[in-house]
Amino acid sequence: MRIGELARATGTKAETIRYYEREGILPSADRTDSNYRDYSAGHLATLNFVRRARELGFNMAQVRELLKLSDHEDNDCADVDKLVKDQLVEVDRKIADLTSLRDELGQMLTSCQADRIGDCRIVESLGRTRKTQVSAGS
Amino acid sequence: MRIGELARATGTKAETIRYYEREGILPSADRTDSNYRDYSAGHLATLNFVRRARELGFNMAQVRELLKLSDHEDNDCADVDKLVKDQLVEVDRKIADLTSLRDELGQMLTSCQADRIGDCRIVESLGRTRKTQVSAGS
DNA sequence: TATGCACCTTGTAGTAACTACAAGGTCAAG
DNA sequence: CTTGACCTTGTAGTTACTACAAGGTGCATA
Repeated sequence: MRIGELARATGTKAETIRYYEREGILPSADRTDSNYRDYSAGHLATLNFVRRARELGFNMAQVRELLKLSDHEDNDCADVDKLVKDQLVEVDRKIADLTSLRDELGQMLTSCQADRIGDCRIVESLGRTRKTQVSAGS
Repeated sequence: MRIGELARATGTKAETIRYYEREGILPSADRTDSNYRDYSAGHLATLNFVRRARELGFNMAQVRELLKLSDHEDNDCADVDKLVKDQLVEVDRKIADLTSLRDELGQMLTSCQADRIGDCRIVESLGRTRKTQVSAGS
């Protein structure tokens, strides 16, 4: 299959597929007589794997790891397990961060009922002490 | 105050401060005779405002907006309110995404008790159908 | 006075993971 | 034989910084 078809089949832009090839994430495809890339079912599977891992928040280095690990059936499953666990910890940390962030934003909203910026608690809580503010010169 | 002092006072790298100036986020500072930047209390306040907004997840365009709005005391507070609300919606969306992501990762972990990658449910659930896999060429 | 060191200047390039675009080649249909 | 979809390579842009190089400044100390 050509790159466009693979792109449609996986919901990936052709440019991204070429990028993956350049980066060594995806093995390079065969070429047709007219130099078009010619992909196999194996490429399709690998690309789906990559996209899924990326959706799950794994970065490119981690995806490389996962690919390498999954390439040899005799590898120790614990290595994959660890990557997933690390990822889980990371995701939990992000959720915690965002949750406290949401709380702060919520606080801001409920605390301000002013009309004018001059009285706005939101601007105030962002820490701008306007008394000492200098006007932005060009 | 010189850039290093401002940097220490705000927990911002000097390079980042210069970057903010280049980007027009921070008004350009006066210069000493020896061409060093010389910051005022107003700069300190603005930089704190910017850093705080960034911590709260506002991107640079939004920070620009907030700065512009907060610059005129007579502006309508509702504009700031809307930015904060939008941000809140965005944060909630991210939390939801990450939560379902965490669930999936958790599922993976509990579902796989294998030793070998060949039997690994994690690799499987990442969608790689190894039967059709092609080996990665050079 | 010399020298060492922290600090400052500008300019350029690197980061992550793509995305966009330009200039041109290929192929099937009408 | 032309139109249009598709493909090729190569380069540059995105976000919000961060790092580094090469050189100037300011102050304390030997």
